[in-house]
Amino acid sequence: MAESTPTSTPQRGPERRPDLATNLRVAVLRLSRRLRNESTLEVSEAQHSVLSALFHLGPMTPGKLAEHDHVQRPSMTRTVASLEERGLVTRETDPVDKRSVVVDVTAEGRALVKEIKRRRNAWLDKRLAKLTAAERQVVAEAAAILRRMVEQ
Amino acid sequence: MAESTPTSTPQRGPERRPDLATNLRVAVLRLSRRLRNESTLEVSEAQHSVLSALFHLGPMTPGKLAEHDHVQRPSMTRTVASLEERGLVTRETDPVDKRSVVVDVTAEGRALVKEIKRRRNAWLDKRLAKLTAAERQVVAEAAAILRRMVEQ
DNA sequence: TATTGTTATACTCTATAACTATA
DNA sequence: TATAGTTATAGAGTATAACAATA
Repeated sequence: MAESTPTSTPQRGPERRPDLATNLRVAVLRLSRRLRNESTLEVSEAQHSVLSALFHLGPMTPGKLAEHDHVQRPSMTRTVASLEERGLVTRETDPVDKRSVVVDVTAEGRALVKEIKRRRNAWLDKRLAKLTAAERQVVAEAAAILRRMVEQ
Repeated sequence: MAESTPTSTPQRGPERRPDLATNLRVAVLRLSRRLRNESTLEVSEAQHSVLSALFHLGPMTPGKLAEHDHVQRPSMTRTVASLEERGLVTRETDPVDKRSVVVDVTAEGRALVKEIKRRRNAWLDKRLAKLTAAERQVVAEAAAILRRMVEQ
């Protein structure tokens, strides 16, 4: 059964028709690029990622944020500092362990996360609206499958 | 018929179940991030984009490359310079219009593009292989739909 | 004049290494 | 000693403004 839908890059021929992996790779990379470039506001992607993590997961230390975003701690120090300067997050020393700092998103930060989400969804909605209902159904099912796949 | 598959961000309720745009947005942004981070070799995404454009579309001026990648020309000057230093592209003055420069990808550059594509597809294939055949079929159809959608 | 590309300059994100404060 | 975070420093990508060469 598994081989009825080949997933691998062709190895036997020199240049075959694009396979599933290639189609998915191109679709995802292009769509993500447009999403990032055309519907972000005044924050960089690095800043947005931090705001979004704090928004969805709650207050966190810079170390945890660095781990979450797969960046080094000094990089996160700078990103958090820039967000604090702009009033989008707060930094407070942990009273129990005074080495630690707890970062939290401010009301303004929350509003910005929501606004960016709204813009990105609006950008997508405009394009999804041009598909047929059947196509949207396929995309909806695939989105659920891919979310599950990427989170494993 | 169109309203049987709602695409819009919910406006009437305070927090509804994730809609299609949200699901797709999260799936695409996370998948693209893992694809970029976990299966790239020794070139940045900016450099890879240039190599890939030259590989697939043929020799091009820095101006055309900048336009293709939606960056400013001075940025492309730097990226092309770094690629030339590493022997991945060549730069030659156009004999007809001596203001222009023609950039082309070298054999080494081509090999690198193929290797990165191979790695990214392999990374995806490993995950796609864990899906059922029916799920892969849905993802394949969605990839085709999304490629068409994003290119409009 | 207009166009192509580069240089000058600055800002952000990234990294590694070394440092401070606390545990 | 070990850990959390920062500072020091450097490299890459991005931008705008100004410049050179060519059309």
